[in-house]
Amino acid sequence: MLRLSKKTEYALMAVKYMAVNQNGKCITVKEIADTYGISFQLLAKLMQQLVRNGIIESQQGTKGGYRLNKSADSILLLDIINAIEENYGLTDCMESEIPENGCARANCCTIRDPLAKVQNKINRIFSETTIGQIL
Amino acid sequence: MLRLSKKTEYALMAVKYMAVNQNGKCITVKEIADTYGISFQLLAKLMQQLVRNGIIESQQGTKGGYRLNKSADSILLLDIINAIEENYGLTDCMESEIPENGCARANCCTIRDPLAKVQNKINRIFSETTIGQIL
DNA sequence: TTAAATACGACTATTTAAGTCTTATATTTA
DNA sequence: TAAATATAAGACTTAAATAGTCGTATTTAA
Repeated sequence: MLRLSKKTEYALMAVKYMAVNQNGKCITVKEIADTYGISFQLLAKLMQQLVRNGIIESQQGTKGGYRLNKSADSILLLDIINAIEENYGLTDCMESEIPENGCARANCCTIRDPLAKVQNKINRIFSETTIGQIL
Repeated sequence: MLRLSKKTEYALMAVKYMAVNQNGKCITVKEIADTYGISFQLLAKLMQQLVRNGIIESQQGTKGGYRLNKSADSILLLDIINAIEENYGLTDCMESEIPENGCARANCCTIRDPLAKVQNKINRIFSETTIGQIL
């Protein structure tokens, strides 16, 4: 159904929140989760994924929290999608570099190449949109 | 995960198959299902959805089957998505015209409007691609 | 009138997404 | 240094959406 997952929605809201509200200081998961009514545990794990992908950085312990690791203008929508969406792509075969990758219809498929072109256009859209633009 | 459903993949393959192989004559569900190893029952229902959406027309009875209802060049990828995908849209709130439509975070959501713009760009891509182009 | 096709609603199974639970680790401050 | 507050992370459960099946009715050519 071409949906962004809730996880990606939450991650976007969190990153945007940090861009607006951090002023040198750390922002806690609790603050963001409470603001938007998002599950704390779930958001906590999303934040960790964003750290692993270099989008934000963490400070553990009391007075800890998270900070953006780069300017809002240099964080692409595609960065967040890639960090959070587990199987991003219009089709199963589009995630992996190897076209046939486990597809039973690889030999008779007539739509992969055209859809790959569409996928590229969509990726371009997600690369053109930055967090800075959506503040 | 931003996937096209299998149903949409099958519908695309079916419409493309018809564009290539129909020459005045009807094409049966069985022929397409066998060619690509798609469930007959499932594809049959997809074909019916395509009929309801005016993309193809049906001929019942022996010697029956389906035909494209318009030229391949005038069938948009978006037409097929709209006919088959049940909840098309980047977010739940993007399907309906009424922004808040049941969203508990409608009052505090900071990402709807930016994502709506992205959605429009994606729709444009799906409108630019026709079945004629992917033959 | 039979065979071969579409029409369609109800149902089931499978997979994915979403959320929860639990425990461990790091860091500040009293 | 102990307590409080934060992140880190894996295992698990629940809920929802997707994919596929079943059964029956209807249409039409030969």
